[in-house]
Amino acid sequence: MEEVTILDVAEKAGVSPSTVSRVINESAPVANETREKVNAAAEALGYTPNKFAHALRKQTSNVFGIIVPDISNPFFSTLIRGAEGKFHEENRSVIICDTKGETDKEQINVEMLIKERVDGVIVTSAEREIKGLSRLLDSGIPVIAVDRKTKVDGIPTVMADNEGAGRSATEHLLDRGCDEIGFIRGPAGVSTASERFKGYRMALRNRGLNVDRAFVTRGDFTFESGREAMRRLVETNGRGSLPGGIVVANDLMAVGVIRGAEELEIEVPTSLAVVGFDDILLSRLINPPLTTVSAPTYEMGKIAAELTLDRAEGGEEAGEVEMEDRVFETELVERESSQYGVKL
Amino acid sequence: MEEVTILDVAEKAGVSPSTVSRVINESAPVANETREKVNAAAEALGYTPNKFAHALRKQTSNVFGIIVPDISNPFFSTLIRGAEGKFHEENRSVIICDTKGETDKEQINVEMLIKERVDGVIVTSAEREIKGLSRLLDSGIPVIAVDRKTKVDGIPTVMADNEGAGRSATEHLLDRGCDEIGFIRGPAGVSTASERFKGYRMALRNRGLNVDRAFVTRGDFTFESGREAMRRLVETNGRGSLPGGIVVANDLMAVGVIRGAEELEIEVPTSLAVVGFDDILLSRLINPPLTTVSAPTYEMGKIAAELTLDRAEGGEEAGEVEMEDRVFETELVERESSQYGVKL
DNA sequence: TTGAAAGCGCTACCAA
DNA sequence: TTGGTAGCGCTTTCAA
Repeated sequence: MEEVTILDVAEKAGVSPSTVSRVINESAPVANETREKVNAAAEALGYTPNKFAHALRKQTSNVFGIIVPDISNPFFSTLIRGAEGKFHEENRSVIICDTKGETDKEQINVEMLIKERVDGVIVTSAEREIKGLSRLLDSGIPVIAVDRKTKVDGIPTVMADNEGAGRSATEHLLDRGCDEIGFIRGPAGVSTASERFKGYRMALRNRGLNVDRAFVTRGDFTFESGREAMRRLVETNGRGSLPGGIVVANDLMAVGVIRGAEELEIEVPTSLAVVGFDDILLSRLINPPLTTVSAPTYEMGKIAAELTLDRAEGGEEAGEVEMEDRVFETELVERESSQYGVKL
Repeated sequence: MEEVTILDVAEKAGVSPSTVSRVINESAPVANETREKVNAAAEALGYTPNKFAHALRKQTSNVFGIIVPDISNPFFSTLIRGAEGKFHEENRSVIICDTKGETDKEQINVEMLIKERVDGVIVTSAEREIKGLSRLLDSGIPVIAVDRKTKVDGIPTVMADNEGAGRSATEHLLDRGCDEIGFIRGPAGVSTASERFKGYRMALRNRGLNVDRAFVTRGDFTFESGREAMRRLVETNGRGSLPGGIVVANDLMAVGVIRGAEELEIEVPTSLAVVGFDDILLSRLINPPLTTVSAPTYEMGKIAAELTLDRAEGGEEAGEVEMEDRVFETELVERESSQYGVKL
């Protein structure tokens, strides 16, 4: 495989390599006639610019990284699509990293992205604080956080209004006639989950209600953990004194709660109303369909990509510029799982 | 950001750049003492090898590509995880491309991977024949196809035994007492789907049954298309003369079929048994749980990565070596959707 | 508007 | 076992 270089093109076109470079990158004015000669020669030879030589000179890879905890989670794959779409539009490549929720895998991925000299990274960390984030920043790579607050300074964040989401989910159940409402929290340290919880508390307080600790428990965002949480609630409280509604920190767990309830012969939504967050495909398809709060996930991915591109192009000084965080409004999607008291 | 180069390390360690290179790449024997000096210097300076310079010399990127039609499809995300895991184990980076099932997006992705000079590509094309594949091959990039047969020569394939899967799904329904069985086919030109269909025909023939054309229709692998296929079946045949069982070319459509049947007040599985393929998470969670045929998807991704690495390392001549395709056995996962005649 | 030439950081050949 | 050095393919300054 002999590589066709810029020299070959130059020779064939009867010009200098510099001119070829200028034509290809449109980096300086070139006489029309010359340009055409060069383009013809490049075409004829099937010339593909050597990315490495280019990158070596320009000190930029035109590659961006996206780190998510679970690529098979529909929420993240949608986010990725949004971001990837934007990057590709701008002719940048993307490396997607799946940390499988493991902190050390996260660390490894960060090192790989540094090795690849990516121009920027979008992160959705499993943890609130990754060492990796500072590593990235120290290497001069801009970082944008999505859907999670970070403890590291200088990282702009793209978020949904999770607190508002938690509030509207809870108010919805209140409005449907539930007077006692439980909450299944997400993993400790995940801001998305804790803010939804905060919204829940706020909604209750606004109506003069208290949070009953016995109705609150935790899961880890998986289906299975939702089902277990449901069982735990029944064990703790007894079948007789369950809350009428439960707000669950994400859809996957909410589906688990519904299945768990079903197994325990508790009817959803007749005697237990359930609301989740995310509006994943599954939520429309299960029985009863899940009421949920949705965020513009695709859009959020896109905006995150835009911010990252901005920062990357800003170069050196961009790090200093304070960027404000973006917060997206959420929307309640009403389905049957929240029709408390209704016999389907 | 002044970059720390191999020269800086060499100076600090009091050796030549060549020696530093040898230590870092373990490409030639170096005295223990020297190695330690070099490592210490590199550590102290926080040296990160310049990927581009390396790649420019070695003519290899250590990056691999994976092209799938839909990253949010659980089947593909599992496949990706399997492959990515292997690549990362071997210290290679991965670029994942989502073609969204569009042919031109596929083309664009191929061009991007060529631009990135990846060392190899795993492809799951939406179409049976992509121009992109030959482009890749022509650029000297090894290609491995997964889950799809290709028409292009010289591309090893990693596949599930889809014909066997189609046969066992059909036989299962036959054994459960269905004497008439329909089939919802996948998109034209997707070998996975057409082989499952072939297995279905074979199973019927083996029992001396014929395929009733009125019971066969097509979808495009989405939930919605499954639901529509169900409606079409009812329109074509009338409610009275539907088959007792339907084999559906993938799980997502099968779930659509179940929902469609439900909407038309046809009871699954009491009066209609349904079987799908893939065993995605959703299949366990819907009601009734879907009987399906599963393939070792994660494992397939891993093997595909291994084949790709082999080819990439083989270099020039590897293209010539005939590689045999790998076919993986599938397994019937029996759940309630196929319990024909049973009232749940 | 164009060309000549230096050099990005690294590897590998040749020599010692 | 180590060092010197050419050159991978490209961009960019300087000069014409």
